[in-house]
Amino acid sequence: MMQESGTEATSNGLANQNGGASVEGGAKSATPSVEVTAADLLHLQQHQALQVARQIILQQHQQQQQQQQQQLQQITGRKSPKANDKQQSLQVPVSVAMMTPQVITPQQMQQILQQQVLSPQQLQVLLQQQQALMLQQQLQEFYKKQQEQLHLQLLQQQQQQQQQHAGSKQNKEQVSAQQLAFQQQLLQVQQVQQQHLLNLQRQGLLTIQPGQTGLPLHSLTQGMIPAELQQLWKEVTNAHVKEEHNHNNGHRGLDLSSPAPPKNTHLNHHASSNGQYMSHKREASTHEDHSHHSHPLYGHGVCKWPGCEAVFDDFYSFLKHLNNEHALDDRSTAQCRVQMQVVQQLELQLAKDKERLQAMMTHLHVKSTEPKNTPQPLNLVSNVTLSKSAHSASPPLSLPQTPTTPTAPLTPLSQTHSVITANSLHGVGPMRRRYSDKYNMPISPDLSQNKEFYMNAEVRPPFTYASLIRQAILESPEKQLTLNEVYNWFTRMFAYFRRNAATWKNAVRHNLSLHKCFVRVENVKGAVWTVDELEFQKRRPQKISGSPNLVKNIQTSLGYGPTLSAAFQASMAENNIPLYTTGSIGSPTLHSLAHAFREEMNGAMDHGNSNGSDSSPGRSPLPAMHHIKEEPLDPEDHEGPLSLVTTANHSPDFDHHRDYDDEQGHDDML
DNA sequence: TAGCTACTAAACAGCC
DNA sequence: GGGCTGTTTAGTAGCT
Repeated sequence: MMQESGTEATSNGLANQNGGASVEGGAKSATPSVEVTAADLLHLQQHQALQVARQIILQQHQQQQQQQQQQLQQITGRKSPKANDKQQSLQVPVSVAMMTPQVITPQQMQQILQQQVLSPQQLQVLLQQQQALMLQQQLQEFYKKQQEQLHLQLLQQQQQQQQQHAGSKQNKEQVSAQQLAFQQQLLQVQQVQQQHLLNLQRQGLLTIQPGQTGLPLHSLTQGMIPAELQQLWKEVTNAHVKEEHNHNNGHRGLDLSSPAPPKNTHLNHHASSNGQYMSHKREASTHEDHSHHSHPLYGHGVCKWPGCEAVFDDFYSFLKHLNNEHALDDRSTAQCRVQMQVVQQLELQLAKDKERLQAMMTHLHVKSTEPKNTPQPLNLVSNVTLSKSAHSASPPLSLPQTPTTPTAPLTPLSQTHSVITANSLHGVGPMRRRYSDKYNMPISPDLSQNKEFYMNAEVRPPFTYASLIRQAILESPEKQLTLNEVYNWFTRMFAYFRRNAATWKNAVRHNLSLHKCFVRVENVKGAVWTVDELEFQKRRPQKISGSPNLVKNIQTSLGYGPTLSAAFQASMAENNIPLYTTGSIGSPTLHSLAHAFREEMNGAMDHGNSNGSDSSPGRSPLPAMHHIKEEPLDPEDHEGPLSLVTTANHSPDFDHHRDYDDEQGHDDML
């Protein structure tokens, strides 16, 4: 290695010496002013092109607006100032934020291309932006047209209604039927719009701040008259009521026609903002809810209404706020609809990602067991190591070689603990950080859940040698193993360790010797190795740097973008549930991590207790009579079995325990 | 960038 | 002497 680095250094040195230094150095010293000027020119050209494009687009946009207004005026034939205002509000873009960058016409794009003022990367970005903007504009125009048509029809209906004021009952029914049809159309338009917006948002093409969640919809619903809104809401609630009737006959739907519900029905009222909650919780006593101060929209003194986050000292203030600020109006309705769409989209996304994960797992496993001349284990040592050791490595022992069907190794997917995931298959090459150590996770759940997988797939387990050795020893009935038994456990449990024996065996020996947590004990069997749990816990001072980071890391490793992550975090936080059930996605979630921490704590304490209680010589590592390692004993290191427990609870060195508390606290906060 | 940790490789010694 | 076991050192790399 020294030689390699040495040659690299030499070659670099030669490269530097290859005459280029003087020439290039001279050129560099001469070029800066020229480059700056060229860059300035480039920048100017880009700026000018964009300015031109923006001006043209602004003009076009203004013309379009004027034309639309004229058309509307012609159609309606009348135009009161109020209607004008309303029309303006209708023409508010779906999202103002969406409109700030303007769409560039093909001609302008061609001009930009001809001028070659943009790099290919810039052009690509520009094209993507333009594509998104065009899509948004098309959507916007479509929605506008739909709204205009609907409103025109409504206006005509109103006129007809006025004319047939004393009309027959049959006419009324027709009109109401037509209104219903229009409102259904409105609903459809809304849903399509929300879906597109959500899609755009998820694709990163559109950013909607949490506080703006309802804005695009709000601009749409501004065009709706209160009667429409009420009717709209009735449709939604009726759907729920119908469902309720299936389960609970005689349950009346909410009468939302009364604009100001009495105060003592505020629960029903806020429940009306959440149909599901209304359905399931309405039977519950309102007093119970009050006494427990639990509400899905209230947590840690904060209103959980999307985009609200108002802080309250007490639950009653929150309820008051909920009734006042989140009453049944267009905004709340729109936000509720957005939330419904978000849930739907997330469910859709979850299903898709499940499918993707399944495909990934299938692909990886099939690949790992495909007959190859030079089988390469997954997620393992670097290619250098492989090629280096390939010739010396003994051929893989005959695996249990169950026929590798895509479904067989993937059974952990349906299980509930930490299972083989894309996360645990992360990366190719030497793994420096393994989450068993980093997050102090117990490896036993993972091993038990993924035993089949590790045994059959040449996938390196995401644990340190120390963790694996400890696991091997702890799995043994007497909590002690000879070196050879440790070897056997490795090869038995992991297909990966059926290769490159020299390498990993050396590593095992190295770890056994290096870590104080492994204690060599000589008994009748010869030398056996045991685990000193206290040392094992103490040897890892790494801390979890905080739950948000943890969440971020986990989610990032899952490949979710910030948008979805935020949505998931919000959803997770609000519902106090795991991000996913590990069975579905399989990543160690906060919940499973917290669970793991608890297990680890319990395990450590159990081991400590067992060590303390089981003082038979030759079984307990602590009172071992033949410690080969002569360590300078710190007074705090060996305080006896009792201190093992107390240390686990109170030692300042036991930082991860504190992190666990933090984690738990955060978990509670979720 | 420094410090820590994990991994890999290798040398060496003692024992069977 | 060869293989196994155990110890130690060194270099590299990832993470905080």
